[in-house]
Amino acid sequence: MQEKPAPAVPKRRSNTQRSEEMRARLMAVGREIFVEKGFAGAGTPEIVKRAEVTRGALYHHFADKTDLFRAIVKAETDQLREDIAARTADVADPSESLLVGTKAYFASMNVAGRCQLLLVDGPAVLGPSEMSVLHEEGGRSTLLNGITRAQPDLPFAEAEALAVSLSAAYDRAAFAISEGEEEEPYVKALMALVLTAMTA
Amino acid sequence: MQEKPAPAVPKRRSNTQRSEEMRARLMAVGREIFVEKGFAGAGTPEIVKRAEVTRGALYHHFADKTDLFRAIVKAETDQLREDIAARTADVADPSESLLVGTKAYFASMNVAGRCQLLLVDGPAVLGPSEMSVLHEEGGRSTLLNGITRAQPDLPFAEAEALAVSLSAAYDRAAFAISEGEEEEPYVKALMALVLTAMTA
DNA sequence: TCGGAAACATACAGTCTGTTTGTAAGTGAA
DNA sequence: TTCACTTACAAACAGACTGTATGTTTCCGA
Repeated sequence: MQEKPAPAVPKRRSNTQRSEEMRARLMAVGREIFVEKGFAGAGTPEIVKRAEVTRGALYHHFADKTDLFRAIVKAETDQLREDIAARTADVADPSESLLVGTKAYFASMNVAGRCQLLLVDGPAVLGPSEMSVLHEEGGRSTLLNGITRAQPDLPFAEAEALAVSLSAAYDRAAFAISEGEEEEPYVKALMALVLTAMTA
Repeated sequence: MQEKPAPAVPKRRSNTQRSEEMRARLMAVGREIFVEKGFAGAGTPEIVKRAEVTRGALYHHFADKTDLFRAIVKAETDQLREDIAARTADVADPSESLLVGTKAYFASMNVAGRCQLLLVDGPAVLGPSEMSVLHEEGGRSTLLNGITRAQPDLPFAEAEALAVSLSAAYDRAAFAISEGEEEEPYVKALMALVLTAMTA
């Protein structure tokens, strides 16, 4: 017989509380292992083992392994948006805001494992289209907004092409920084490129 | 002794010929199915079934499923390089060469399934670092070369940051085009961005 | 407090991967 | 040509994982 230590969490919980706690736990552990081993290398047996529950719990709260991954990715993109919004909220000057936003993006994407989840595994597992909806790469719509405002005469298709291409540049830069590259050159490079898009 | 009519495929083949034919077949069928269903969704039983051989043949020629995928990706990047080299070979003027190279890149990446293999599944399966070695995104080194030549005073780190970021923009543009987007706006956008990197 | 529903646990069936073992086909020297 | 050896492939096997079906416990509302 195993001795049961008094649980820090009260033994009697409401159903919604139980569910939320379980989901949070599975997502936290899932994130760890997905980052460690990638989506394919992460097995549900290991996930539930480290979370100290059974696969039954997992498949009760998530349709399948992909669904768990999707929830984790969504939480990650939400956090990313929050981080950037918080940092840029009190910046009035537009060009200053652009710089601050760029740095905020790099900083938030620098959270351990985030680049792998959002830029490597995400597109492969969920597909680029769903991923693009969730991730809204590099503030694509923000970029598009700035471009069309700065250059009202630019054909929309070209403005969109610029925004899409630039957003990819942002993502790739964020990835490089998260891999240990110096941030400063990338900030300068991206600012130069964005400035072109806005003025040229 | 009965005389046997020569079969279209000679029944008696040398070992090297047997091997090459088998590898080529497995890679061709593998490419099909990897593109259809992605790396994870493609099972080795289906691959060998469509190739009309057994899994024994597959595992004789390739270490594992990932190794087959790697060989396919490598063939794809080789073809990509060839395509671009062929198209840009007889263009002397540097700025003209840049435009031709850009279009050639988009054209070659537009081959069915190539973007998925090189930009979506490749990084997830082989990892971004190995993939970066194989793919050499968007002619990264070519870009870096052009930038450092055009702006000798630019700090190297910044030139590299520009090249890396721009190469990502190229890839993302190629992907958009392969998904049916108009090519022209992307050509214009990329040329504008590259020009910035060269002159700004 | 009691019947039902939600939250979980356990057991099972099917598929896939990589390895091992067995067989046929090619090769090179005598 | 033959015979030992190697290469190319086939068939069978073991382990792991995924998703589902079924059983048990915990909560909740009447």
